Formats: sequence, C-alpha cells, structure tokens
Amino acid sequence: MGRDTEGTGTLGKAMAVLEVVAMAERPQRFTDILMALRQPRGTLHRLLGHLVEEGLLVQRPDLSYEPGLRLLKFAYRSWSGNRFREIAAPYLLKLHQLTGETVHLGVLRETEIIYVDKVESQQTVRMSSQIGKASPAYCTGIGKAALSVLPSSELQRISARMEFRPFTPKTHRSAETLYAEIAEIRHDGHAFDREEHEAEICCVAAPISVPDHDLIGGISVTGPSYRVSLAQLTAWAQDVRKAAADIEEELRIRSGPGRETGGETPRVRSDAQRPR
Amino acid sequence: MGRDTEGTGTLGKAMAVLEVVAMAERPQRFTDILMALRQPRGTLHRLLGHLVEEGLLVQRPDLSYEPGLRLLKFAYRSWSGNRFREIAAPYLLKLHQLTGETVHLGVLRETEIIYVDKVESQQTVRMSSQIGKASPAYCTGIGKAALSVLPSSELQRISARMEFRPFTPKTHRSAETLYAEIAEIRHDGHAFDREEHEAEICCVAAPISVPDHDLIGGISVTGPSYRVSLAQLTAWAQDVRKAAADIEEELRIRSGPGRETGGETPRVRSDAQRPR
DNA sequence: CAGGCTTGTTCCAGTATATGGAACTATGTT
DNA sequence: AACATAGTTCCATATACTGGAACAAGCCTG
Repeated sequence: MGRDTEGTGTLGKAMAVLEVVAMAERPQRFTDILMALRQPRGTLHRLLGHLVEEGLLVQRPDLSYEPGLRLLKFAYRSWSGNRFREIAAPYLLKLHQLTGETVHLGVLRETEIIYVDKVESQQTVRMSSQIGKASPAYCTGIGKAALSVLPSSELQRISARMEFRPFTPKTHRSAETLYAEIAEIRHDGHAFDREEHEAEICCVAAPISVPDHDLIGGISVTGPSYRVSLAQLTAWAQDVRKAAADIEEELRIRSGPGRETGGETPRVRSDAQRPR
Repeated sequence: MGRDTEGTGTLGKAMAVLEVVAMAERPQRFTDILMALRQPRGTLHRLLGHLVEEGLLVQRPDLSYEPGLRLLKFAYRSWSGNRFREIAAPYLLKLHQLTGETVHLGVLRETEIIYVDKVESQQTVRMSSQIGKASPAYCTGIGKAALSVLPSSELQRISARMEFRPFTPKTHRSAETLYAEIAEIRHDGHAFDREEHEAEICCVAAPISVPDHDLIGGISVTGPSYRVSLAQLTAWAQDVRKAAADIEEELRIRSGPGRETGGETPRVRSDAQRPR
C-alpha cells in the first residue's frame, strides 16, 4: 500500500472530509466521518473545526455537519466563467432542437463525470436539476466516451480506482467488460448508456478532448427507453459526434492563439511544466 | 496587526487563494496571486500545486489559474440539500406571484450576502443567473436587513472589515451612515436598496434569523426603478416581512423537534459547543 | 543581441504546525 | 448504577509547511 501518497498534505485531508460530507445523503456526524476516513480522532476533530470556521462546512444544532454556502460562492465563479461551458452552449441547444431530448455536457474528473451544463425541454427546472452532479464514469455515456480517449496508462490508473457498483442489471461489474466496450467505443467514436446507470434511461455520447487544457469530457443526448430506441440513438450518434468535434475545434482555436474570453498572451513553454 | 490570527492554518491560506482566483474577473497568474496575498513565493507555489492536484484550481496553458470543477461538485450538494432553500422556495414563489418582480433569497456570510435562490419572470435563465453570487452586505437590501438583526458586537466586527466601495452615487461610503440606516431598519423591520449597488435597481428586503443554525439572511423583491417606485416597494414591505417571518418560523419548527429532511434526533447540549 | 527585467520554479535548513494516542466529559442505554 | 457511545481536550513528537535565496526561462529595450 501507500502507493499514491496523497501529495497534498493537510489540504488533501480536508478535501477528503468535504467529499464525504458532500456526497452523503444526510448530514454526517463526527463518528460517521471518522469511520469513513479512518483518521485519528484528534486530527479529524481539529480539521472539522477549521472547515467550519472557513465556512466550507456548517455544524447543525445536533452537531452533525453539512456543506457550507461558501462552496456555492466558489462554484458560482467556477461555473459562470467556464469557457468550456460557454463555447459548448450553442451546440447543446442545437442538439436539443434536433432531437427534442435532454442534452448534457460533462467533464471527466478521476473516476467521475461532473455535469457542467444541460438543456432540456421543460425549462421549469432551476439551478438546472443536476449541474454539478457527479456520476460514475463507467456507467454513463459521457463517462465511457471520455474514458475511451484516455491514454491506456491513464485508463488503467483510473479504472483501478473504480468500484463497479451495480446500479441496474446492465451495469458493468468489472473492468474487463468495460475495457471490451471501450474498445468498441474507440472504433465507433461514440458511446451508449443502455440503462446502465438508471433503469429506463439511455443515451448516446461522444467524447471531447483538449489536451492543452487537460480537459476530457463529452456531450450526450438522453431519453427514456420507451420513447427513444437504440436505433434512434444510433441515428443521432453522428450528430452528437459532429457537435463534439465542433466544440473541440472551437476550444482549440479560441484557447491557443485566441484572445476573447480571457485569452491572454499564451506564454507556452517548451513543455507544460506545472507545479508538482 | 495580527489580531485575528487566521486559526485555520494551511487550510485558511488555501481558501484565501481560492478566494482570490474565484473572485477575479480573469484567470490569475502566479504573480497576481502573489501580490494579492503577499505570501512567500515558495509557499504559494507549493500551495497552488496542491490546489491544482486537488482539482480546486485548474492551470491553463498560459500558466494562469482558474477555479476547478470540483468546486461545482461540492456546491451541488450544498445547494440541492439545503433546507433553508427548500423551506423558503414556496414563499419566494408566492411573493413573486404577488409582485410580479424578481425575488431573492440570500444568506449572510461575513461581509457578504450569498444568493441561494431566486425566482424571476422569464425562467429562461439557467443555473439561475446568480445563484451562488456574492455581493457586499452594506449595499444590498438583504445585506442591510441581515446586518440589522446582528448583535451589535457582531455588527461591529463585521463592518470593520468592509471596504465601502462606491458602486453608485448612492452607495454608503462609511460605517457611520450605514449604522444610521441600520437603526431605521431595526425599527421598521425591513430594508431598502435605493440603487446603492446597481444603478436603476432597487429592492425591499426583510431579515430571516435562526440562531440555532447560525443562520442569518433574508429575502427581497427587486425591480428596476422605472417600473417600481419607492412607494410601491413600501407597500410590498409588509408582505416581504410576513414571508420572512413565515420562513423563519417554519425553519424553527422543522429543525428543532422535527424529523423531516434529515431531522435527526436533536442532541442539544447545555450550550452549543463546537470545535474551536 | 547583450544586458537587464519580469515571471515562474526549485532547493533546503529551520521550525511552526499538524499529528494521533490516550485520557476525559457528557449523553444515552441496559 | 454501571456500561456504552459520542464528542472533546491534551500534549510530546515528527512531519510537513515555511520562506529566503538561487536558478531558469521568456521578454523587453536600447
């Protein structure tokens, strides 16, 4: 063990706590977090105190913890200033008009897909139902599409961390079957979700990859099985691929030499050397 | 100096970095952050590396930094599971139907109001335009309303940190004039924003305070000056106050003995003793 | 195109700060 | 009343953060 020595010290631990609290359905008590993280009591206690003081967590009267609002503030800028989202938006809309179904934009982060934007019919939904929601990559269309464009070493590393929880009867249960499907996806250029995450829900997705930005994600068209057949999804596949390719290209253009939305003189070095 | 010794150590510094990057209009470069925080180069460099590794920041090809998506993921739960928002939602809607104008729900955090929800006419807006947005408390309706229910020691502490940036000709420029208005607000039970933050925009607001949750915020009805007169706002004031009072009461009921949305057995102690 | 300037990266000794085991207090259970 | 459970505090120790200073690399400017 001790292979990947969380190089981020205190910060890493703090984020691990946030992760536990934010991903839990209900407010977490001290002991819940303690057991989830297996940190020493003293350490965790101090850490929680700090997180509360920083406004990242809030402690309720019954002493349990839930995510604090400061996170919302941070996320606002993270979302509203996101160029990926801005650039993709019109293409999402176009896809929605073409298909009449819900369109998602998502980004791969470790083993998860984080949904960044969404276009759906009934615009009654606010904070668009699941912007910011994270779903496992191995059982979602965008997730598998994104995985398919990963260098195989990365795919290896990431899939090693997956849990393969069986959400439906059709969910992948091991890396092996996932790899097999990813091989297909690499060939086809698009991925399906055949009710693997939620029953009665399926989608087609295509990957978007911009190495310069370390950005890997994708877009998808999603619908209920009773209305959207696999044949229908297959028919849409090329449109989805086209949209993905267009977004990818525009991102490349508008980031490299570009100015525009915070273009800034690109002082590219011989090789990307980030803090390590 | 050195009065309030940021008790949160490493975490505090990391959040200060996030704050700088998230609040800046454009991506921040190393030196920008360096000057904003006046931390030693080595320290900051390592910290940025950690933040990137954790996905809280993203480094662009030109080496500048912008907020990472992981923040969006955290915020999703922070918002979707927020009881304050859930409970207030129907009252916001009612106020909107009554007035026809935009209704906001906000929470006070230090010197800022963070907007948590919003109801407006044209529901075309997604991620509702400014959910998660933070505005200064001293020049917004909800902000001043919230400040008015603070114990005066707290008001003192918080207002000492304010910057009193003059957004419009009518913005408060010092704590003195603000205090004077707050005295009025305490008496009336509601606050106005008379084009103090944005020209041509005004609002009425009422405070919401639930000490058990350390929750102080408010709701407001906002409109453009050409359509909404001060007299009109004054007429709405009692409705806003009523809504605020109703929300406050429901929060008290549903949190104390309540079960419901993660009610949990309230193990209230002799005195609230949080980690310090 | 050489010299100065700005920006970002790396190194390392010193020490402040986080660590974590263990004892303690408070609350609820048998 | 004794036990069990949940949360809080304490403190010697060492790890991980600190921050000055040197280094590397792009960028002017004369």
